[in-house]
Amino acid sequence: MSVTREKIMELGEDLIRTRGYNAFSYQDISSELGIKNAAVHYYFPSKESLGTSIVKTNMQRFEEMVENLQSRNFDEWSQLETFMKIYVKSNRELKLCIIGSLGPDLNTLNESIRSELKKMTERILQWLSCILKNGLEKGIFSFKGDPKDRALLIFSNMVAGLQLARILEKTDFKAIHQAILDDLKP
Amino acid sequence: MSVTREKIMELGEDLIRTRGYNAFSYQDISSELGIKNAAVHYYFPSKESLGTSIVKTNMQRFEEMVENLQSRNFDEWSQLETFMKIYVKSNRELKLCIIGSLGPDLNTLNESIRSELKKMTERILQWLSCILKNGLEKGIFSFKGDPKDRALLIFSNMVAGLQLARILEKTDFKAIHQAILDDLKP
DNA sequence: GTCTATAGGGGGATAGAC
DNA sequence: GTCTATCCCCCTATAGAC
Repeated sequence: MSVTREKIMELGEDLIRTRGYNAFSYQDISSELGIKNAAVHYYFPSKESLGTSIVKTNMQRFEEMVENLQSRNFDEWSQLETFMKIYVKSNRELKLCIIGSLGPDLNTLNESIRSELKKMTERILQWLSCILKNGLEKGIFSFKGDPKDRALLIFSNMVAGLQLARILEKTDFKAIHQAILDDLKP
Repeated sequence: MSVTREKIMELGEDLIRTRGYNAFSYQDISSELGIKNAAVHYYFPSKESLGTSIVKTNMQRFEEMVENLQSRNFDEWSQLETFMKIYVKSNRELKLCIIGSLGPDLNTLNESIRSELKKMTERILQWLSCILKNGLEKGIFSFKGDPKDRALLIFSNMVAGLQLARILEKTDFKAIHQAILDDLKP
């Protein structure tokens, strides 16, 4: 795998998460990397192909995290905390998550990006539901209602938590982070 | 106040909430209204001025709702439900809220839009905290932790709830809506 | 108020040389 | 792989006529 290709994807992801999909250009990437616009097109013929690759890579990273957590036999608390740490880090870096960045642009995205975005969102919610369900059955967690609904609530806290913290110019994501955990305590 | 001006603002708001700030143009508005690009510039010299006016109007609508609720002496449950109905309606129309639409574009917005967006976000959270605090003291609501943190959690549920429902192609905002209310029940 | 016309810039993308 | 050069389109914005 080419180093330039990886740098383009990394930079593209940063730009999406800080400025938004429709606000960044191939020029932003090429000038930052000290190459020309055409060189970026060599690796990613279209912006759509770049966007799709970025979302796919994000989903792969998520799957790797999940596998890692399972192989180490982490309990549900630790699994949830590990996942939430990703968002704490994003908040520190003043970046949104991919889903919260691309979601508002949904109606302007090509079908391939849309489809990957939906797949990733479903996958995260499915995993989160599962963690919550298992934790509830073991008595590790306590909450009202269906695990699926709870997963949606918690995930929306993380997604919009990053957006609101950035608007408010606060790194008070810890308030959300801590409140979610406190709510789940038996 | 000019009718054309009002139509421009209405259409601009729709475009922001369905396609995003950086994805709509004066042409989108002028062609829809059957006028020319230059006519839109007559009312709003710059896109920044249009965006700022739209956010200000949104905040005014919110203030009117708050005053209306207070003058009718609605209890905290009814006040919260009225507020949440705005989001249920947005979800039905497949639109995001202004804050969830503009938030991800924050770093590309001019200072005047940014400042209005921050003001509006702070105002909503302040109002929501107040409702929650009063409801808690009266025993109408029940929740753990600080009312301010709870307001941030609930508001982020609404903001990202709209985004996620649209990605998932579901109108399952009702799950979030109901779960929030159930959580607050004593 | 709305128009025509246009300035001036940036965007995504491609052909073909090296 | 990376370059130069270029196409063609859309964007925001303005001048000046009606």
